[in-house]
Amino acid sequence: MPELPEVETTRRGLSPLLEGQTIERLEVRDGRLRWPVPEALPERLVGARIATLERRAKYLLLTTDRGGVLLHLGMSGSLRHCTATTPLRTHDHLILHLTNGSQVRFHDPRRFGCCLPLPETGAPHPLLAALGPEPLDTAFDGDYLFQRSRRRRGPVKTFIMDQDIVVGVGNIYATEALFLAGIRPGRAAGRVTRAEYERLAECVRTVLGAAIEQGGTTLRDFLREDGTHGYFRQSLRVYGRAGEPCLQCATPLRNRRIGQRASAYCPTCQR
DNA sequence: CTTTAGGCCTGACGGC
DNA sequence: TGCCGTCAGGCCTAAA
Repeated sequence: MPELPEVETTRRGLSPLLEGQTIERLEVRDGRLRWPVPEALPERLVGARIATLERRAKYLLLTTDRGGVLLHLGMSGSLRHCTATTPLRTHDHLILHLTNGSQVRFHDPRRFGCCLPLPETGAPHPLLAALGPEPLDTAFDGDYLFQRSRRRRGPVKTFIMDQDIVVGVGNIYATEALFLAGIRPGRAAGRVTRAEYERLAECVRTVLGAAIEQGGTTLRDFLREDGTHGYFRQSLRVYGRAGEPCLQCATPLRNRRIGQRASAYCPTCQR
């Protein structure tokens, strides 16, 4: 699932291949994504020179001299750099043709992703307006989490997956970070202590950083820009391992549904 | 304000 | 073999 490490992996792979290149055309093969791809988007991008490929939260921002584009990979999306001879796959919905002959394909079986123009005014896109801090920035720490969590009665796992609190942490990395920090996912966010939040913030940074270094996690759909998969899956300690022994204490890992999402944890190591 | 549930969408999987 | 229900989940929206 594309969470922050997968999006960042994609950005790092694609940015040197895109920056400075010129767009020949954007081919919309199926524009029915999370929101429909606006009809006017392709014509606006013809001949545009790509300036940067940036990331904010789980969004990618492509900037050009003819306006920007906001991309989200949803939960099954990926971007792949290839040539015209690379065989088309089912669910290759968008193709960005570059004048150098290469192309970038937006592949998304579940179509939860999006491709939208950025406001021409330069104002931040409404989807980005309320987002919390980047977890790898200095504004994110235990003190921040502690302050924001007071009087919140919902589960701490839901709390750190809230994009208004901190961005980029989805089900996989929330599950892993809580295990590393020794905190049960179902604890009320407002009852988690300052010291525990210090640990949790550090564990979120550690797990995201390690996942980025390994090119993200490939469960089913996610592929890097060159078509290879990420390697962090083999580093997962609890996610997807319910019923199997804890790697620290051998207690069978449990599974609970929290906020409509599967949540594996160790009843011994996590309190 | 916070919290919860529903919906979008396809593919994989288990049961019969 | 095929059909069907369930699950996966990011994140918006509406409602409690």
